[in-house]
Amino acid sequence: MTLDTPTAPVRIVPRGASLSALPPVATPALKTLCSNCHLRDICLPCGMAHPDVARLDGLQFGRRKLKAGDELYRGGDRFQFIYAVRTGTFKSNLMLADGREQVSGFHMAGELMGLDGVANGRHASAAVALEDAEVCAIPYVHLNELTSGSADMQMVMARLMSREIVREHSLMMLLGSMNAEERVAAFLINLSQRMKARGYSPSEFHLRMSRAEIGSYLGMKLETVSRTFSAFQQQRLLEVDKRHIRIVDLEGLQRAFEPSVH
Amino acid sequence: MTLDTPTAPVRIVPRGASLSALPPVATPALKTLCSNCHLRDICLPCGMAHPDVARLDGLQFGRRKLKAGDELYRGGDRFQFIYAVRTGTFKSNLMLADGREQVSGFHMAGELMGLDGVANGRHASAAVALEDAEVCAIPYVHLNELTSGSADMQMVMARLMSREIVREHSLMMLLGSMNAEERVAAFLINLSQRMKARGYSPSEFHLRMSRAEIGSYLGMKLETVSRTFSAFQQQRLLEVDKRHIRIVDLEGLQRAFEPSVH
DNA sequence: CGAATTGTTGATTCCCCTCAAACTGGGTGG
DNA sequence: CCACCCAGTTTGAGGGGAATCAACAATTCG
Repeated sequence: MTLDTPTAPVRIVPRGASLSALPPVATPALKTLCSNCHLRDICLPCGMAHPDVARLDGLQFGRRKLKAGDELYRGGDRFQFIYAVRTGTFKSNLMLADGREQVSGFHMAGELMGLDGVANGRHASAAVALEDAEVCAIPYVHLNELTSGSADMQMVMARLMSREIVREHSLMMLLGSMNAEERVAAFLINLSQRMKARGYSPSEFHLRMSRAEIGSYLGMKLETVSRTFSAFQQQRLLEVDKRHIRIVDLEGLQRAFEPSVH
Repeated sequence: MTLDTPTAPVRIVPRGASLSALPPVATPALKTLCSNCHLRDICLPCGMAHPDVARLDGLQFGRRKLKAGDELYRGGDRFQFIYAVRTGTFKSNLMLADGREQVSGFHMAGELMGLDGVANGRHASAAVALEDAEVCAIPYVHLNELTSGSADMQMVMARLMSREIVREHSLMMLLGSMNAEERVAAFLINLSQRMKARGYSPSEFHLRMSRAEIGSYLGMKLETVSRTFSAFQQQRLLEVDKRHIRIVDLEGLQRAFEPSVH
């Protein structure tokens, strides 16, 4: 007997399915070498020894450009590639049978998308560009062949998947046991850290996603997101102007999301 | 620059740390062979070719018995093994800095635990036996060495990790966009399917976890869980007596958790 | 320029949490 | 053997936080 998804409490529905099966790599002319990439220390090759990175170059994978709103893949699409963000920002979308959607993640430069497709050979989520963007499309079977044979590379791959699990853990904690203010604070702090890690200002940045998308991600309504931003502004923790964010009091924000010593 | 957990909105805290570092395999005398195991079709070897399963036997990993309430590992413990449930039921527990805990999963025979430890070499969650139980303790580095060299086996491992990601997706949908009745219905249906897959009655079973643990898992309070059970009973969907559950109207339950065509 | 999208804010509603009390079954020790 | 306690469960009453409904401002876009 074979179980397909042994412990999933909710069935995520392949919707839109394969009709969106675009030619997955639009610009095969642009070949990419990890070893020269300015993102190599925060992307797929992170943690690999130099000779292994050189072996990655052998994959000769292509890039793909997307415009704001374009779908990279949809839930139900055949899984062939994992994608690494080069530029731009993406959201991942889950869909329930009744059409309810939920954002399950935001992805920026160096982060991988599509690892959930390994399980069943079909993408479990959709990926949508929030602004003009470019990705590397890494053919999974080839990657798999390459990494088998090197326990080190295999470990790096396993670590990347495990990180995704850990990331979702923390989102589950957020959704399961935090109130609105804590959720928004955690979201902003996380964003701030990721901006900083990429060399941008951790205290002042531009949101690439709408209030509705933030709300969907955080399990609350867009009005509540807006109100919470306003509340933080009144508490002199933030300055908010539409999508422009300035974090005035980072420590105050951190207190806001770990409030009770309990 | 190296990022440790690139996109985690909330930091899960290693708590209790290494003081619980028991000798990880209590009974090394009991060696286990996957190829003879009655769980081989729903456990780690699922999807592997026969010769590969035979290679798994070479790992000669040990078992470990636990009593109800025993901790298999804690958040922060060094990651050495992944564990496969042989008998009994477990819960996984996440913990926040302020001490808030949340159940992130229930695990029954054939299911794997501990994959979240691959990311940082430390377990991100704790695993606790809900009843007397037995697990296989599979040394991860050895497993990794074994599977590198076989793209097939590596693929099986990757699939297992990806499944965990997909499972958490569905839990995120549940936590982010379902009401109390939908959550409990989804929980029961999922449990029912897993019982069925293991040869038990899908319509009548015994809950191994308390109302509080169910509530923690589903992001609600124990009283609400209890009330929802009572409500389902009044709607003639269930018969509930403490932890004994009989599903009277499965289709009704399914409707209860996908109610609105929207 | 009108239409559509996005964001803010207010008023009201409601679902679930909180607090509290009572009941159950099981284990323990006098 | 029974009284006692304790952890787990059920149920009720009341309150609060976020959802819902609605109006309006600011931008963007065709």
